[in-house]
Amino acid sequence: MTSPTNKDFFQRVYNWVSQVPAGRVVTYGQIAAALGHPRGARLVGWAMRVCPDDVPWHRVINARGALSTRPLPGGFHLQRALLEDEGIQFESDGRIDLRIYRWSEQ
DNA sequence: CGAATGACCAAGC
DNA sequence: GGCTTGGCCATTC
Repeated sequence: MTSPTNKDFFQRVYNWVSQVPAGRVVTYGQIAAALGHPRGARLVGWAMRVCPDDVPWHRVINARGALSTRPLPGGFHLQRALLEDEGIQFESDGRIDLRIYRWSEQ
């Protein structure tokens, strides 16, 4: 497409998130920066909001290591369950230690 | 086209 | 240490 501002960015986000291995998490800003949008963390939020079922959206968290699943009712609990099932341990604050679980591309 | 919105982030109070 | 403000960029009305 001659228009780069198409859903191609969304598709790229899904592809990028899909390559995240289990037991690892990534932040919105990290994804945006990896795709060429260092300030487009919100765009990733949009992409996640319309994310297809084949995308491990539960591995996407905010820069504070906490879950941001706001629109999904009970999604918070679901995401935490999925992450714990992958071997990720939550802190007392309900947050994740990004120092350990934050995954970087290659 | 302009204004409002959003699963964000960083800085300020 | 928790709440508020501004900025960022694409989508939607």
